Amino acid sequence: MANPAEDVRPPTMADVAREAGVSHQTVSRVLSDHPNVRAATREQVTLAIERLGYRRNSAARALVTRRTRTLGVIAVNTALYGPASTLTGLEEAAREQGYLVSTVSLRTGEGQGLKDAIDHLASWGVEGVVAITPQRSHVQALAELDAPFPVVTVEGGHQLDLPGVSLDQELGARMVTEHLLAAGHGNVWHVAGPDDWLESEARTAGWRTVLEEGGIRPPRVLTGDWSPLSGYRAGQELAGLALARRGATPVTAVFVANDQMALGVLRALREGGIRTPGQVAVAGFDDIPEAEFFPPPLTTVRQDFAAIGRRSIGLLVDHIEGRARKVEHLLVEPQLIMRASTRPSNES
Amino acid sequence: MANPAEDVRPPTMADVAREAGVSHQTVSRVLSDHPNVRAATREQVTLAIERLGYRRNSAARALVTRRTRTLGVIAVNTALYGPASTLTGLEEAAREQGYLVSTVSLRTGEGQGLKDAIDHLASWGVEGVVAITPQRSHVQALAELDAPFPVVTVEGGHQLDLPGVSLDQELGARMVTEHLLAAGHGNVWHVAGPDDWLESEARTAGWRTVLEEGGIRPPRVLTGDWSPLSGYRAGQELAGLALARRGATPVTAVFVANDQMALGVLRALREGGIRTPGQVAVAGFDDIPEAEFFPPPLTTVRQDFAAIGRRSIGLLVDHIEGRARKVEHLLVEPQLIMRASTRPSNES
DNA sequence: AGGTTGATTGTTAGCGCTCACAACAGCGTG
DNA sequence: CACGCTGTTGTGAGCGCTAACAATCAACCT
Repeated sequence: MANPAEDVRPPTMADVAREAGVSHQTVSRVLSDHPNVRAATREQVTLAIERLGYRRNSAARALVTRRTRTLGVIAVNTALYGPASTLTGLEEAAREQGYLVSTVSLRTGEGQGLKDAIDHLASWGVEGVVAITPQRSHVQALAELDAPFPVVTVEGGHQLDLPGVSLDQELGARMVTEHLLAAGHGNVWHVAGPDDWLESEARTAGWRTVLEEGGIRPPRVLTGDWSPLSGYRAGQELAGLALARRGATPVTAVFVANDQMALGVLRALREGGIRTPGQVAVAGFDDIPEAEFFPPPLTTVRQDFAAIGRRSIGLLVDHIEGRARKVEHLLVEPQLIMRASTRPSNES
Repeated sequence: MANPAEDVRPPTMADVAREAGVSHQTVSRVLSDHPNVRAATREQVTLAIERLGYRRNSAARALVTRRTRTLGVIAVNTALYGPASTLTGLEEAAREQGYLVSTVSLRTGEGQGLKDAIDHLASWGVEGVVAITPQRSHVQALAELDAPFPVVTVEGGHQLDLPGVSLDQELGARMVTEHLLAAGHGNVWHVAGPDDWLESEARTAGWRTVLEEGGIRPPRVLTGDWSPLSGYRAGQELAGLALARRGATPVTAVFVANDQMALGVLRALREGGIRTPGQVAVAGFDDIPEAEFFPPPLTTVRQDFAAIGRRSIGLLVDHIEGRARKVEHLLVEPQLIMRASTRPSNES
């Protein structure tokens, strides 16, 4: 009842030790699952811990072990389906390995923000960072940063000296393009993502390669910014070309670099009175949950975001715990999801 | 060149003190912006810090101050647009206030996972938690948990003794329903979200209230699970009802509880040969980025997720830093976004 | 029996920092 | 000129924990 000081401090290891009639070191041993503790003693301590509601102080522990068991994640565009899914995968994998994850979302993508984010995380003593850095400029900034802890990139490309995990974007693009050619199209147009993005580049490269391998001259590339609106604009242009029926390359198939833009393209085509897939086949990339219900259901490339998250945490933890071999680059396989938007129909 | 021990420890405050020719305490004062430090001394110390690349050890600091300046966030369905956006808002707000945010994503929504998540965060010494708990069962579990730190709920309803921030879901539903009635529809059907979700309930309640206030008997509620597929199924049922033209309530307007399901409904109606908005008007909720490009562009309710994030962090920090008045509930205003899917047309 | 081993427990010394307080200078004031 | 005040700096203790070592005891071997 006497309550002189308002702040009742949480119990410490010493409190538990007193309660259990042992030394604080024995309590520590029980908590760390040290083998050499008598079963009866262990029992005593466990009971005392429960009675007092004791919980190990992680700050004190981190201070002496020099391990915070905290990882940082830096991501851009965290509200989008792709990054958000990767984040979830990362977090779960880290938790399984006994790490805490702290996230920093970057709004825009300039280097300064990234530097600040690393600083913010470093000042909290993270042991490593996963950076989701899909833009070339980020990766550049990251490489120049020289952080005092291991850094693993996601979708950061494989040119740099940083370990990283990526989806095999180029393979995904190849799969889509080959699928469209196999369906009988003489050529495939492409709506690409923004220039600075590595994913854009890889998808465009995959598309281009397939065409060139088939002896087909790739048509001019249209560019968007991943948003449905930008896809809509590109779609209007394509619709114009499809209707004009002149110019070198007829528009009968389009590979759009992500599903959101594909949605815009589909709308523009529809408004132009062009039937999909009847007159123009359309394919996307990402397999967002909505894609199956687009008009028409969208052929696209599925990314296993959870696997990407899991593998990057694996890589990072390997580095932190000294198991790291050299700088490694992991590729995750994409999966082609075929739906109505590229279904061959009986009309040309 | 001599490098006997491989682990070169990072510099400590004492190292900086020696380098600058002052005591460690003076270094601490400089770092904490204490006013009573001579400008020249401050300069010396700052220089020494820079020379050594010194960084304050947060574990040691946390140990003595009993403040970790870390917040936890618990969220379900983090890959969806809504939660992901809220998360981003939370994180930015927390960082501005000088806190680190650690996220835990829950896959399924049962109480045990939530308890584990709280435990996980507690063992890292978070000072407070924001729980995005849109399901009734979560909120229940949360209330029974009695965590050793303040907890703020997001979309957790206002029945409980926990402070919380929510969008005014009911108001949003009212706005949509009133909009549809004003457009001349005699009644409005409703495709609701899953039962356990507070957002579903509030949206359904808002819809029902408006109808009843207008003396209209609400038709039977269809239920989905937020997914486009479930919306598609509901849409098929609605299409059947719309075509049959018998039964008490004709189907001319539908308020769907989220945009993803609305996408499914639109597809089903289209497949049933029903024109939107010509024969049936459809409205959604959330304003996902894709909504503007649905066929047709979807009337919906926009949520200011960033504001929700910001305000919940504000509430939480107020509690942590003792500024908290009582248990408070904040409501964020929704915004009706009118698009083609509910545009009155010249046909019935 | 004497010594050695292994299991179990306790003791001590920090980890790097902040807080409380002491020390000291320089200044104005009665 | 003694006193107190303010501004500036230093000293010592201790936050709660783990790691290294010491101590104790029973069991075991030759």
